[in-house]
Amino acid sequence: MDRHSTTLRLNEPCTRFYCSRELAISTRGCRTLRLGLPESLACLPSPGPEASQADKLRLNTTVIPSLEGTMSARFPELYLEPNYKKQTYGEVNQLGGVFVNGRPLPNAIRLRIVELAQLGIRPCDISRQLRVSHGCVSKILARYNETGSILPGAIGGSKPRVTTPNVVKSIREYKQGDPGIFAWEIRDRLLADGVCDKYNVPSVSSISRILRNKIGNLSQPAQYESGKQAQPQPSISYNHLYPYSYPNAMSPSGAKMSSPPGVPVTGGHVSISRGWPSAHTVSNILGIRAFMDPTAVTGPEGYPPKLEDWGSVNRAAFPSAHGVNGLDKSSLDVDIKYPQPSSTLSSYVPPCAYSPSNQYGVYSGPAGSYVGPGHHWQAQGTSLPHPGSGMAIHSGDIHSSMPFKHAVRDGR
DNA sequence: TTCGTCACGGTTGAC
DNA sequence: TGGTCAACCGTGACG
Repeated sequence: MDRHSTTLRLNEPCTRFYCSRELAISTRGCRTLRLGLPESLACLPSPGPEASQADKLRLNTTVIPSLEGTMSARFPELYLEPNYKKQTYGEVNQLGGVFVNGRPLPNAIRLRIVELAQLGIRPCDISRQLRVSHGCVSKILARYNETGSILPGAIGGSKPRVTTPNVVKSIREYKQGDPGIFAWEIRDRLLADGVCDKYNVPSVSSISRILRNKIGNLSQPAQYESGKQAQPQPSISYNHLYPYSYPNAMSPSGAKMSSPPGVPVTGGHVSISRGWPSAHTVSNILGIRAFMDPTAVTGPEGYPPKLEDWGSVNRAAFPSAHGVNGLDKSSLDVDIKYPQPSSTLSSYVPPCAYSPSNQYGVYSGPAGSYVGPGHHWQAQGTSLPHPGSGMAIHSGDIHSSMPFKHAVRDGR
């Protein structure tokens, strides 16, 4: 991002639909950016040379009481959308908020929703204040209450296959042993013999298809075994707690489950495959990784890691042993560097549970220029207690390295 | 008025 | 490389 483009962004009408009505209105033609922010926030540490451009912004120091002292007030960068005008695919909902159809709300908003809910603010009020539909607020809060994660689920991808070579082999054996066996009988036997569990047992139709396509003529050589079975694969016994979840860090394919340098993958750990299970599984909730590993926080290129590289962000991920009040020492160190106003609410937002592409949402400006990496707000951490868990979400990294999506697309 | 639910149109990523 | 599929998303409407 060059300096010129940065200047353009800052001089353009901006929107921050989730800050205040005043701000949203100001984005529609008025070039004066008016932020409902505490006065002190006008003096946030400069992220770098380009940040001096921010001085061109005239800050209205009117404080929105409900935002004062909160993440969104403390870290207005997360809520700024300086490039909104350039977004051609953002839409405006009935409340005046901007959203991208099909894409998750940014972590900052999700976190804000949870924060406000924990302050006792009703969902309907949260909906109005943040300009997010009440259905969405309801959904995010329900998910948080259920899983403790504020993160969206993993988008895209496919289910792991249930018709593993081992299953096919067993079906073949059943069929050979009893040519008249029904598909449902095979299904029962797969369960009875422990080849599959109730979560990954193929459907009767799948078994029929296997019989028809892969086994078919039993008189023929075992073409499947001679081919794909050349390298015997263990039966994937998916986690009984969750369909399609994996018992360990390995994905069915064994690929893309890499652990970041210095982060050993241990059995039963949280390194999950992308969407299966989604970001809010039990194993995910119990996940611990990445927080201690900078490379997991920002990808090798400075971008947030993929979802599969994040065991989700959640309360359990940061045992108190790592720091004070669940705050990792490394975060504390950064806090010392960048002292922040105290707040009773603090939150951990995972660097990002989105895939990188998810990060390139309309909601955030390119952090590389707008907010330099490693700045005060990135290391912020407070705890967001989850009902019934006593654990906390840490929001040390609402990773703002979220370049604009269109920029990425343009690069394609 | 509030809130849970669901259809809808959309995006994403594995296959 | 492009298509398909099935996951997820937030919105908006309904009750």
